[in-house]
Amino acid sequence: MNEPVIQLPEPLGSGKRGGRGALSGAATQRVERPAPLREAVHSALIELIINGTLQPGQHLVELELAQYLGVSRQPVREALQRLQTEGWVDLRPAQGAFVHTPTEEEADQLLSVRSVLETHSARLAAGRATEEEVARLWELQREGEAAVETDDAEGMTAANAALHAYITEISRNAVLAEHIALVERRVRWYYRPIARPRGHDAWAEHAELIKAIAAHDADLASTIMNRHTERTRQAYHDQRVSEAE
Amino acid sequence: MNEPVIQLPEPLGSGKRGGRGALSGAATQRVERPAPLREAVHSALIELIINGTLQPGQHLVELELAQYLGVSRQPVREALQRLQTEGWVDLRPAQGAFVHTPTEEEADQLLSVRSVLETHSARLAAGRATEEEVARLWELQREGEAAVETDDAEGMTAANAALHAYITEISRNAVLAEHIALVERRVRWYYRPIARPRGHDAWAEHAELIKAIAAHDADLASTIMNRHTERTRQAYHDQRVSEAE
DNA sequence: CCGCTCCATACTGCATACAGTCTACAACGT
DNA sequence: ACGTTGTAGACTGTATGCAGTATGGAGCGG
Repeated sequence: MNEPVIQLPEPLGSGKRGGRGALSGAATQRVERPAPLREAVHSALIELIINGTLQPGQHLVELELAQYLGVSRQPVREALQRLQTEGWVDLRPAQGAFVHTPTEEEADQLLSVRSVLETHSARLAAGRATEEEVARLWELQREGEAAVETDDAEGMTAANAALHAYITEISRNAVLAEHIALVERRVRWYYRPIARPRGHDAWAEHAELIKAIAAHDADLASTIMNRHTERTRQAYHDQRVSEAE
Repeated sequence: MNEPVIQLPEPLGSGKRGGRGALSGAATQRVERPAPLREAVHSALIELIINGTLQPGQHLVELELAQYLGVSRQPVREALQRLQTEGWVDLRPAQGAFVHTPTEEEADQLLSVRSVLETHSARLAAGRATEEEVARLWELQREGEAAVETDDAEGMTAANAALHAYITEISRNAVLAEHIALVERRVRWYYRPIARPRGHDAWAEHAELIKAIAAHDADLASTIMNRHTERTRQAYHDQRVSEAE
């Protein structure tokens, strides 16, 4: 037992910390500080969880992770703290960290919350979008449609994420953006096993949405986004039901 | 310098960890594990931030906090990690933790997000409330009105929080509840300096809201909650403007 | 008088060490 | 055979140690 299930391309923490060269340039203002190891560990663990290397329910032994990532237990522990508050792992006192096991109920709740947040985001975006931003939205829309044409699932997912993220950016509400980002990543994880991007109809809805935003029609944009996200939610629901049979 | 600004009634971590009594009762199922120190540190720090002992922008020196709380730096660091992701402090690489300084913009964004989340919560609650729960809502309503009668600001705030929290509970969406809780605490902190509970009219709105929930009218409950929270937001806004003069 | 360089101090970030608890398994008794 | 108890190993939680960087001020030069 205790065979390391984790596979990692290269050990972390080999990046020669500190001493970033003797170039004491005149850059006294923007001092680019090196990100702490715990950040890298945090990202690496999320990646390992999302791509399924670390399975839900799995016990994460600190020493094991530490050796694998090439660091000590300390940065790992700090990363785990953060992962817990972000909902990726559960920390049980005196037992350690376990990859969070999402229930169907919780997954659906996440979609519900995401729907509400994104709907609000669309409303704000409609009120605040500049012409340049609308132009950029159409650009992303074209990218998405191109992906649909070529039946490029990867591309569809990417373009979809980019579009939604940009709408969030346009809404200029950092707090809202944080909450959306948090929910978004967990959604991607939970539904990864059954994720199949909606194709043509989804992008038709996107086009409607962009029109509403361009017209600064907040109510309409809000309505469309709500319908859009609820449809996605329904699609996931149907899919899960059908696969359960 | 380095005079400790923090005052704490009793040192933490004096609770004789481990060995929770020799009562090895038949409770083999629900093993009540002792919460790690970092939990206590986390709570203590939030309390210190909310009550103003730790001021926005203040540099939190780990060793200082540790000595005050009667623990080592380790649990403090782990608590700080969590506090950062929850938005209470900012961690600057190689510089440490600083109490987050909320901008007016951010504060208003928080109210905006809270409004959206609570509105959704009211909608769900209207669809799911049982008769017992409605009865409990009226009970809380009476408590609030009593506080208004006696002009008990403390009581008003408490009753208000209890009412909103219970509506969240009724909505039976744990993910939503988490996000609301997170936003809620930060709102209380940001607006603490100018917090003055709205009196009679707020509780009139609450009564309307409860009626809508009792009637299972989701749209109406949603509308009322939205108006309610937006009014609170407007009240804060006006107050801040008038105090800026 | 102002700016620069250099240095001492303080603090962070990471690593390691240690104490206590949990788990699993084996030996034992019934 | 089955349940109980004792015990060893593993892992967490906390403390301490150490290297490297940021900060503030003294001393020096302009």
